[in-house]
Amino acid sequence: MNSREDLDDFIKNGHKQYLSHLSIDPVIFGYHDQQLKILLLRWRGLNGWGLPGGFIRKREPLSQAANRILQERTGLDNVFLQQFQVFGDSPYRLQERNAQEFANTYGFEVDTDHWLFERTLSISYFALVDYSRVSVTTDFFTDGYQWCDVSEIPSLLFDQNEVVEKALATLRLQIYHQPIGYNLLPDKFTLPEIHSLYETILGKKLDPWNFGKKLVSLGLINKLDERRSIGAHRSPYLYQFDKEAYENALTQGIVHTY
Amino acid sequence: MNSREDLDDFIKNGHKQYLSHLSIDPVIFGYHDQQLKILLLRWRGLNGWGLPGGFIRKREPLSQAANRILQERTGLDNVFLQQFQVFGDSPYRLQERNAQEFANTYGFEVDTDHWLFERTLSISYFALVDYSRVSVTTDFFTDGYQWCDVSEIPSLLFDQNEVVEKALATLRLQIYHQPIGYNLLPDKFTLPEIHSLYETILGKKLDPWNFGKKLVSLGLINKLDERRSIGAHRSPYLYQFDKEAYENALTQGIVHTY
DNA sequence: CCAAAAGTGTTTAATCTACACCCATGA
DNA sequence: TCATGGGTGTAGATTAAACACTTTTGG
Repeated sequence: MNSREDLDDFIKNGHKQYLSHLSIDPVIFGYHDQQLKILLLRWRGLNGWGLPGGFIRKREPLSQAANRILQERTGLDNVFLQQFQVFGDSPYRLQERNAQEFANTYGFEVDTDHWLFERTLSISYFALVDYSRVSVTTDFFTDGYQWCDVSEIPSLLFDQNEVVEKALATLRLQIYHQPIGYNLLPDKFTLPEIHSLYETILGKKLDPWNFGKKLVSLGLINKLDERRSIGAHRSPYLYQFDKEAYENALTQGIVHTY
Repeated sequence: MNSREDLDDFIKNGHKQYLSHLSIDPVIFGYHDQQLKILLLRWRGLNGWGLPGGFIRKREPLSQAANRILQERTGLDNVFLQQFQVFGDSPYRLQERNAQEFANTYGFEVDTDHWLFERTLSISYFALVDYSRVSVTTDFFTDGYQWCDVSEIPSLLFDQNEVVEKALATLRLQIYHQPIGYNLLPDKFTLPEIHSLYETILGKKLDPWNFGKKLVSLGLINKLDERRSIGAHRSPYLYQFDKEAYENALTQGIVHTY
């Protein structure tokens, strides 16, 4: 959606194509190089940082919409993406004054009751991706992005600070009874790698040895007979997720600590 | 909403008062006499059992809407009510043919593109109530209700079997890291009472002694110096939830098993 | 005194935790 | 051969699980 015609069409006819009152705003967690970050976009009209987002097509299944929006923004497909909450306690997300600001910014005259400015509930998802593989696409409404460390989130638009906080809390709680990491690590990885991932997500130290023992004893990962050469040190063994056990744990949930 | 005028107004003007495309459908778990049941309503027009439901007013905060709907249906206020998922993968919940059925049943002529028959995403909540305290209110669309044992759920309207299953799964998973029961038990309760509640929800046996030890050692409940007289047997001690620890655990989550 | 229900203790096994120690590698 | 990072073992503490035993109560 980058040409003027596309935008024009979106503004005028979007309400025919999309479900009103609803948006999908994924919190995209990116992990790379032992850092956990989230993707923020700079919104032109609103002059601030916010989450990427999109709308649901009238006949599009919800989960498909979420995946499409993620794909449009990051180019990634087939990643861990989970709905976690609908935010709708602030009666309006966009106030009336935004219509004027919007008009000034984009050069569009729109009514204050235009569909874009109606009350919008945000169906929030969180995704886990390797951010080195992401190519971010901005559109007409956004003019920049950043991968922001989770410990340094700035003040965001609307109620999105709450959304991000809740996403992080959900992720950290969930990691205790669902295996997480399939999409963040290469197919074959070493114990130190997955160990560091979990430490980063949880924001605390975990005993490396005990951590590995646990994952193996739960059957979630399997030790391979290969090693990775990592320079001037002992070569660590490679591990792989046990696809079956992993899927099973995702749907059933596991109860344990790390 | 029981008079003809109310209904008339609802059909004709509901789209002005409520957000379109959205409904709130709480799965209401009722516990009483060591049984776990859910509240089902018989829908007149659709000729089947389904969950109670309602719509969100245009300027009403989401959580307030959920509480209002629960209150309207059960008369209860201030109960455990938690959002758990939006269901929106079936592109339509009400098919076109329902418009005709609807007209036949209620004697209303409505267009197939009437707001009531548009695609609706269901924001699902689950509630925990003591069903002996509930007085169910039916409305024009429903002509009966039942408290149905969770192990005997019949085939429900739309995708609601999936909703109920997911609610139950969420409840059972959640009970492992959030205390549940504040609203299901009297203010002061005995260990056997709360023990039986947890056994019923989880659908499995728990060692009574170890269970009590755990709850006390977590600080969630406190032993009182009173006992309850229960006839020809030893009088059990009364316990009380530790309000502070309980609230804390609700927001923070606990990691443990039973 | 008995049956039924509640409360308590203790043993055993499992698991967690925290280290200490050994191994492999390339500089 | 040394520094560094990776892998392994184990003792001690903690927690879970199972079950037997004691207490209370009204009949």
